[in-house]
Amino acid sequence: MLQFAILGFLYDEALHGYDLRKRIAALTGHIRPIADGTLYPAIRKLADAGLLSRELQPGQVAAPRQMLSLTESGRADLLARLREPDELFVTDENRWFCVLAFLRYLDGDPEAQVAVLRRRLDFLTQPASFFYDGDRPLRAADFDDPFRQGLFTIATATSRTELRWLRETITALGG
Amino acid sequence: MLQFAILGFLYDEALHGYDLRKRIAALTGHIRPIADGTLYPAIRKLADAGLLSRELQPGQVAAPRQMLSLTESGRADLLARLREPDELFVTDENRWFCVLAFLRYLDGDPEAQVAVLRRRLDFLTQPASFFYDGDRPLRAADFDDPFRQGLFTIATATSRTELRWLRETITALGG
DNA sequence: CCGAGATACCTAGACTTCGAGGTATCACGA
DNA sequence: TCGTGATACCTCGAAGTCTAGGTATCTCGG
Repeated sequence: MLQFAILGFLYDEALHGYDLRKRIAALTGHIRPIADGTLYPAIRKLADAGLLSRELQPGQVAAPRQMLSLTESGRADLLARLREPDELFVTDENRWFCVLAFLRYLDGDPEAQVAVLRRRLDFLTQPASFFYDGDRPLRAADFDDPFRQGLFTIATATSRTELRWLRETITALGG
Repeated sequence: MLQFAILGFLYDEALHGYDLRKRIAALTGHIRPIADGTLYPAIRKLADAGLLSRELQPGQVAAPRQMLSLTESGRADLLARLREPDELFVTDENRWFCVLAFLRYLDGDPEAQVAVLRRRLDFLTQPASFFYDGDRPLRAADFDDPFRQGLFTIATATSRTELRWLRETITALGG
């Protein structure tokens, strides 16, 4: 998953690890920044496999960096993964859905249920940069290719549906 | 995640491992059955922690089973997790979205792009038992509590949005 | 010039899950 | 009665990620 994302982000441009980390964090609306201890070993692994090359640069802004760029085989690997993403259809680990599946067991305590829904609402309404370009709300048309447009459309629709349901349900439960 | 799901499924009724496996598989439309080598160690761990008890039964259908039931502390643990699901808000690993984010890089080969979308379409349109009770399509009203109703509503809306987008885009790309 | 903060990279141990194997029980048909 | 298939549980090694630490560089304000 992470290695796939790293290859994807490097396809267009060379980046160093810290930038890559910011890209990945921005993708998820800065909600789930990947940990250093996860990212750098993944980079090293890709480098060891010959999929990307590292070039040490003297520090311009701060500490010296390693510019990362895809090798030819890294490029080929990404394209191959895009062509045959069999395993990528499967995993969709949505822990919040797991909470919803069992939240009825707090039935003696509707206030606790409402509190959980309210925290979810707060979480979803904090500005997620996936939906914004700075302060400007994004639209599907802001993306150049139909695939990111679809991604945006699906994510937006899901978010809207959940927000509407959350607000209705919080009201219905007397919150 | 898995341990959470196990506790949730056992809250209402005692089950043995094999049934639990089927419940979890059914939840995901039999698309992602949990592996034995994942499930049984998780059960053992919960048992060691005193959250569930195991009672050996002689084999009625086949091999002898261990009936699993929540202990009082298992019950308390689930309710506590439901009350404070902080970490549960975060992880949402959607590998398919990762594919969509980068699928534009197959731009020299629209047929390969369409093939990927078509496989996704096949995957989404195979009967997922999460949306069906046997052959009968489920509705939100089939669930007793608002939380599973919401889960169903959100999942359905997401699925519908994606299906519409997939069909439109496959057509637009000349597939 | 000195400390704080941002930048940049790294290690180590733990946890969860996966996959590929193994063993044993029972029912049922050929 | 003998195999096959479904049921039921288990072990082990590999892989990916997380958390919690650590080190070093550079800028900038006081």
